[in-house]
Amino acid sequence: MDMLTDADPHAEKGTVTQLRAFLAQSDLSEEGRLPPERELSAALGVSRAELRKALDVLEAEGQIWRHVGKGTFMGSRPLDTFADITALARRSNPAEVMRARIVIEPEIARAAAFTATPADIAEMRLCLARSRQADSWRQYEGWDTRLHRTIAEATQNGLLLGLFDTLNAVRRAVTWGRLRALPVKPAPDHHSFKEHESIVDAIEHRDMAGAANLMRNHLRTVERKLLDKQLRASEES
Amino acid sequence: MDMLTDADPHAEKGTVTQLRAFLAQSDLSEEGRLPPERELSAALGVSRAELRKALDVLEAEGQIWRHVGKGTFMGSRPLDTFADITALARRSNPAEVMRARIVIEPEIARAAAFTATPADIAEMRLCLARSRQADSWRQYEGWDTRLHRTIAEATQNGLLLGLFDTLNAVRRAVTWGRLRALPVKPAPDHHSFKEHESIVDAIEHRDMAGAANLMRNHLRTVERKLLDKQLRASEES
DNA sequence: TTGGATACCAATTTCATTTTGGTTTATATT
DNA sequence: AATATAAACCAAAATGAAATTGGTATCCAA
Repeated sequence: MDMLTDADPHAEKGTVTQLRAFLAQSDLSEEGRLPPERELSAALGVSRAELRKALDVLEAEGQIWRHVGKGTFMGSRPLDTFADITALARRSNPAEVMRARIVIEPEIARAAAFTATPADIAEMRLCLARSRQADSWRQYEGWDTRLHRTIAEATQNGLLLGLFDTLNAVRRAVTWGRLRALPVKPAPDHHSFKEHESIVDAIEHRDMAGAANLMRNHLRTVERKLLDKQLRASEES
Repeated sequence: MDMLTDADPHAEKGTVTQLRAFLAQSDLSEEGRLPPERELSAALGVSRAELRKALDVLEAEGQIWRHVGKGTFMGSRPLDTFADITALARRSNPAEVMRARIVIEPEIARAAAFTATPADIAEMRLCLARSRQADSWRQYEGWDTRLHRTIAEATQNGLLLGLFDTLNAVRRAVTWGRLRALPVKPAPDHHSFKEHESIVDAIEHRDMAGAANLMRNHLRTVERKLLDKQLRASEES
């Protein structure tokens, strides 16, 4: 510690300026990460405690940000990337999910009617056919989900698709522990079949208003059925 | 392999039915994962190659899906859900963000017109006043963002709010390196002021259609201005 | 009382190992 | 000769132990 001989008596302030100089001349990696505290304190010839005080100052100024286990970085702390599905699901419920779907999905269908490619529509038709052939609810739901997602894909908007996926992930997480009694497979006259087909028809015909309205009505029907099921279940118990 | 003595000559078909029976009687884990091929082939008393042929059939039927390193699962292949803001932002662009806002926010405003509480509306009015008083673009944007978020809050739907926040986070991440030249503060006759006020008015009057239309027009104006700015900037360069 | 060294904690990363579906090759078996 | 089986190998993914890192408490000395 030969540096202590010419150390500034105002130790803190001196360390801050020393640190600033170090950061200015050192070219950090692309991530803007600076050396771990243990190394940096040795390099600057100060104790780790004193270095941390200086880092506290820079952090308060917004020059750096730190995180346990990750390190210390230049710039401002990255955005809270909390598109945390599980957190959203924990605060939500099936009713909210349905309302959100009714708000968003009709407009997605409207946009898709404008931008869908023939390939998109072919995939939608495939989903329709497979959902009719399904011989279990699990399969049916798989193709139903895929149909709705294909419609979102058809908007050609990656962000809209991402939001749809988020909504969908929350839906699955929320509906997760649902009641699965009842028949083993959807009846051939299940309401969704015709509704799905008319939606795809509207999209194919570039009927934006029709696609939106049909999707809205479809989801409202689903919501009603869901509500009926819940009521019946609660009466039985 | 003593089983070879009574093995079906139509080996493939027999294995498929055998496999179907196994899957029907065995209650798989919650994830619907079935045993690894090496175990399953031993359990069924068939070679791994033959088992894989049977699995190929089931996969073609959409009964199962497989992935290297993960395993084999019942149902249809899950969607890859990247709810990561930064990942979303990297694949998106300002134009997509605006289109997504135009798709989603009008419907949020419509829903808010139905569910907003007096407290919500009071907060919207506060945002309006503060945005008018703002003496820097940064401040103005802060209140503008908060106004739009308050409208999303007014839907009383945590999931919708979460989706809005995601959209907003992507917007900030995408617009991050934008050109910020131009005047120091919004002009008193900035178009957004009147548009914002009419939106809040519509929400207060429970005018759902009006709220949606006004929000849509507002965002379209913003989109147009943004486009003009980009054009001018590209001409200068 | 203050500052520095040390030890410890929990979040995170890193790295080697294992597991898994997919593919190739050699070896029987008919 | 043709086919099927077993074994080996590959790359993607999961797993788990160990190391790293910012944060905190403790002890010691000046």
